[in-house]
Amino acid sequence: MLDREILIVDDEKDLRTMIRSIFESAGYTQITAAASGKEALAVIAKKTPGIIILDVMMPDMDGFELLQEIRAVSKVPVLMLTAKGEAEDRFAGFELGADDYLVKPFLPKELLLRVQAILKRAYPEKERVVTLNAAAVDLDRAEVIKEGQRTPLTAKEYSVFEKLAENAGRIVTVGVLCQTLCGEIWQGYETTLMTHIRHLREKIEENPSKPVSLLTVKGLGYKLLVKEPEK
Amino acid sequence: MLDREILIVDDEKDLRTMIRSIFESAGYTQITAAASGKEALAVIAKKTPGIIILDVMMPDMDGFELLQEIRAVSKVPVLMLTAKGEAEDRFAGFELGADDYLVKPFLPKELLLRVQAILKRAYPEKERVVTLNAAAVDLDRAEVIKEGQRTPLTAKEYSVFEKLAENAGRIVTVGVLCQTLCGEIWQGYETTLMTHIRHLREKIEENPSKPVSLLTVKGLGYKLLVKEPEK
DNA sequence: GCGCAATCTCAAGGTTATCTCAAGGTTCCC
DNA sequence: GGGAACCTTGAGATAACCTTGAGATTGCGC
Repeated sequence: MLDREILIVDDEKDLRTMIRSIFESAGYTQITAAASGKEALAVIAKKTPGIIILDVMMPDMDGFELLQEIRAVSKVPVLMLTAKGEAEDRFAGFELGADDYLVKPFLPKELLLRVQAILKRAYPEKERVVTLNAAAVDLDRAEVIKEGQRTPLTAKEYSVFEKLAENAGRIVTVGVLCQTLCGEIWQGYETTLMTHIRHLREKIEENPSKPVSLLTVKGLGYKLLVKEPEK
Repeated sequence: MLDREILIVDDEKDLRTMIRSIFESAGYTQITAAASGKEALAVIAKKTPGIIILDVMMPDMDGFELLQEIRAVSKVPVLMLTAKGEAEDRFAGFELGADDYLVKPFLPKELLLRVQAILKRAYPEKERVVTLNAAAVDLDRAEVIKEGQRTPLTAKEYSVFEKLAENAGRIVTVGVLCQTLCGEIWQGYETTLMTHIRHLREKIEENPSKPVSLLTVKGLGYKLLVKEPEK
């Protein structure tokens, strides 16, 4: 959800900056701003934003016109910003296919919540499932599916696995893994990590003593081989 | 949607008849008309219409007054009919809690569309009922049905359950759950959450100490197992 | 406003799955 | 063959969670 591109369309520079910073501080990285309807359409022509935040009041092409133009080519979700009191704007916007509206001035938090709600509705979460050689791991459920059987992962096992899956195919050092488990000072924890690795292997490997997915790289660390690389 | 009752409030007989026929020819069957505010309130007292269409200009009690009276007892959606040019009327109506307005004269089609839009928004198609192992939860009524018995959920229990149901099957972290209860700063609230979880379990589980629907995933959070996935 | 009921919050003691770690075994490389 | 790195197993320690009750708070009806 965080990696969806956000397009902000507003003629006021201050507002653009403000909105951008709201999303930046919430962890969003793909943020584009346009100062006019024309600019916005140009952006849409070459990228496909996940959501568009659109101010109704703009000089060259007002929000409604722009919304119509957008709707002619795309079904991307649109949140409209309306000035206070323009209650009828809400309905005009909805009829043209806006997904939500927000009255200025608004609280940063509110904008964030609404955008997140829209994104969630528009782009239903993909299941985070990692497929391995002998089993599959559902990260959202913290479960391993092996031979039709579901086995839960414990908290530590989950952290270790998550870290390995994040770096699927690459080597993850013992130090990094330990740190995800017990923080900065991890010296002397290697033996415990081993136990967790063992338990993981018992759950995900056909034969935990002859691992084919969660491999040891002697002297360096461990690595996880996945079938379809996690997205 | 077609079976929701429509209440028309207007002092002009011709208009009442016209509006009624608009809906009748669209397939609506439950249509009631009232010629005055008093009559309207009498109707509301014994029935619960799905939507009220309300003319602003009426002799005994104008539309705004009536709207206020209605809002004192009910959240039923209201569409206001205003005469042309009374721009400020719209504003006043919205402040009092009207859901939409329409300027007279209007096209039959337009009235129909707006009413349908309101009904769709106000009464989401599907009944939000979550079926669990030992009980079912009606989110719209905030009730648990277990062994034929209906038990109400409290506000907090409802929030927790709703969040879990939204992510049915997936793990919901303690942090997320606490945030839905008390906002950003939730540290130190975990113990209270536990109590709510306990109470929920007492309502939805066969044996609250051996939960099968609302499971705890130690170190990660909780998850809810539903029978028919929601949606 | 006031009192009552329902709900929420929090603490204390109990329970248990999970984590940790040690001790002995295995593999691999020099 | 010897050492180093890693594996395997089990058992005790522990942190996380459960359960209950009682006080605080909220909200509702009079």
